[in-house]
Amino acid sequence: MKSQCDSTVSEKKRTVPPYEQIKLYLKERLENGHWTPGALMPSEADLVAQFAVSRMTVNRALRELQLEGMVDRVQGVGTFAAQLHRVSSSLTIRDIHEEVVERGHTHHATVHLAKAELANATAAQRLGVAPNAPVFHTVIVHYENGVALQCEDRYVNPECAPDYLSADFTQVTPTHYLLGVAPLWEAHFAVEAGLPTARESKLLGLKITDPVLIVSRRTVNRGVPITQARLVHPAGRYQIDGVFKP
Amino acid sequence: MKSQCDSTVSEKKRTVPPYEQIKLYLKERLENGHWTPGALMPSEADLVAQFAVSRMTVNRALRELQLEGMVDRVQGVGTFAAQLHRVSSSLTIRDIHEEVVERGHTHHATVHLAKAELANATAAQRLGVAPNAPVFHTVIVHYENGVALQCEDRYVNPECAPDYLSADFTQVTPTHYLLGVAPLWEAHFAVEAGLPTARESKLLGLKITDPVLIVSRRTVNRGVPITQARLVHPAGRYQIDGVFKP
DNA sequence: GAAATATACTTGTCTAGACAAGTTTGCGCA
DNA sequence: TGCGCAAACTTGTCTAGACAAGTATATTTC
Repeated sequence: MKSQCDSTVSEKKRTVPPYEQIKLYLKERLENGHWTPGALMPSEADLVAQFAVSRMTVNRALRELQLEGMVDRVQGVGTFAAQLHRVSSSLTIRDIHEEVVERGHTHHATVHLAKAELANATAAQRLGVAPNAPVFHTVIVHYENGVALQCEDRYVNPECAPDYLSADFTQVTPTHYLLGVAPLWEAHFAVEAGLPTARESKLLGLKITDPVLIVSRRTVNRGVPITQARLVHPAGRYQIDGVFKP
Repeated sequence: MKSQCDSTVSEKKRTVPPYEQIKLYLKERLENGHWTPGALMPSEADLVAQFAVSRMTVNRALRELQLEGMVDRVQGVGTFAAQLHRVSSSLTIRDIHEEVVERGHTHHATVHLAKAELANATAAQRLGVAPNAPVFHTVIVHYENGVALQCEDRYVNPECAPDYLSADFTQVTPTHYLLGVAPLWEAHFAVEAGLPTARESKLLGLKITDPVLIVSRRTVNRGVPITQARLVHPAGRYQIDGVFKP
């Protein structure tokens, strides 16, 4: 029943809610090095007393800091400054069409293969189907302002997207199409450098000795593999970047 | 004081707390496609009635789903199934020593350069110091089981780590050392494919035409640039991989 | 008809308390 | 001395209610 704005308390700072203020305070001191990694931090009760708020408010601040990986909490023991070794960063893998358009450039795609074929051993394993079961296979090259940017070699599980081959991939990217079929999925990916295959080098207009950036991505929905893609990008024309804030 | 076997209440489901049950219920239906991206989902009041819990419990479930990017919430309007276009994945960039040791392999490093020098234009800009200001420069090669895995070319801001050059980099990696000096930082990174420089190819035992995976990382603490590193890995010997769950 | 207003609905946040459950500590008793 | 247990502390979770603030819609007024 205590109103927090019954006075001039709310100044001009616009109303940063208390839980946010507590988070900012703790982050500030963590960045200061005031609590070195592993150090015991104030308990919820301490912060309740210090900030004169209810425990739920303090709890929310600490819980969110935990989700953000800034602190470790152990029931019955306390809250500790996180060990910031495992520096995990957030990297965005997006639909190439959106990515290009967002840069203010034009995107177009050419389809070089789109057919059903019988899965070979590796494709079958990665898609979780029987060897020699039918799978969809597409090879598409994406261009940014007319320059080849990505060669997308993709296998799709027909059970997840039976009408996959009827889509017009010059108009909608496979990624976008598959998002419509199975909106939420889990993806495993790997990023590496390498050399293009003969076909890839031809499609991308490269020499066979030109280095490329290869992203391999496998997506799964509810345990069922949907698609497996090899995305090949000419070095120098493409890079993945991101920011990580602890 | 209360024994946990005082009744049959605790069944076998172990005690999944209500907020978690609500999250699981909503995730399940989102993955089903029951709410397609952009669709209006039940309001907090609806879920309160449906699950017979207090609003705070429902609120926590929805708030966490929002943090996880599964739903979008708009004050005064409602909760919506998220547009899963911006597929953001979690990629781990770790200390190379820990990474190698975790694989059960041995790590060692050789130092090929460790000195203070005057910043050239690009280094000065990236470290936020004046051109020709002194900066620390190290070149270190990291080996996994005796095989060259990474060439680390790093510039360090002396103001953040004045004793940097006195560290023994055959015993502690620069990343680990800098984590001790400034425990929390923000990192910008870029991943690309390319070719090694002449020196890099020599240090890694590569031909100058062999492709490499290059990670460029710049770290900042409280707005102050700490270090800028170029990490060069032979293609085939190194890849970055990760998992993303929406 | 158009503009202003009231109303109903949504999410955002906070409170003061409660009980559960995990860990550590110290005390009493054998 | 050593064992067991209770107390004191921690975090984990929930409740029932409250008010604030944003949005949409219906209603009134001009």
